[in-house]
Amino acid sequence: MFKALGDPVRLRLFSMIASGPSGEVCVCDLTPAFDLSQPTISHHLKLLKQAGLVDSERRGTWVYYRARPETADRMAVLLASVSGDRAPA
Amino acid sequence: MFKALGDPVRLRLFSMIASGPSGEVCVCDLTPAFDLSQPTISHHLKLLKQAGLVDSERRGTWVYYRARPETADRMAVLLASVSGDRAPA
DNA sequence: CGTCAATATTGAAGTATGTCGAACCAAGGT
DNA sequence: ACCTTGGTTCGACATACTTCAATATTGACG
Repeated sequence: MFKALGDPVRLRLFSMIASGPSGEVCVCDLTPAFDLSQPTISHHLKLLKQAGLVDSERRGTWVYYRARPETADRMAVLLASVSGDRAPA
Repeated sequence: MFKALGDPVRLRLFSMIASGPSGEVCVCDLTPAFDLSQPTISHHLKLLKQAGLVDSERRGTWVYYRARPETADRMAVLLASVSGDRAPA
């Protein structure tokens, strides 16, 4: 999970997806936001998906990506245990 | 920050440091916990430090590493904004 | 001051990762 | 049926990363 967000492109992708107004974003909206080729974006999205951070759904010609809150939540809890208490158990 | 924790060795190092009983851990306790050479551990610790995740202090011959809660906290908040609300501001 | 123990730095090797172009599927429209 | 548009998969290459052995540094102790 951390590795998936370790790449700047993927972090930005995830951020864009997570903050999408309707909770999901079309690939066609993501691709032009980067100075990268479409295959590269697709590759990064695949890695985000494999990491369990996003889900994808095809609707007609377009593919929409949606963030999976549970996964981000697991990371947040993990980090909170560092900043919050000291050595849980 | 995410990149720094993206490597399994560094994630484990950070975990060990953050959960240290006295809040800090000696390098001499970290090195033997891995099947890696001492320079490699030293290198990973350096990266964690550059990422702002840990701080180091030399006391006599030994060097102690301590976790910086604020940094982990910043990540936790960031992730919580994904799992909790939708698009803060 | 010389030596030893604990870390850090340097340089080099192997491996993984990011990127692209080309080729390949899937849906829609004409 | 065909062509066009949106996305993914496949190789290939350049770069970055992890790792180690060797060497340098720092501090303690005789």
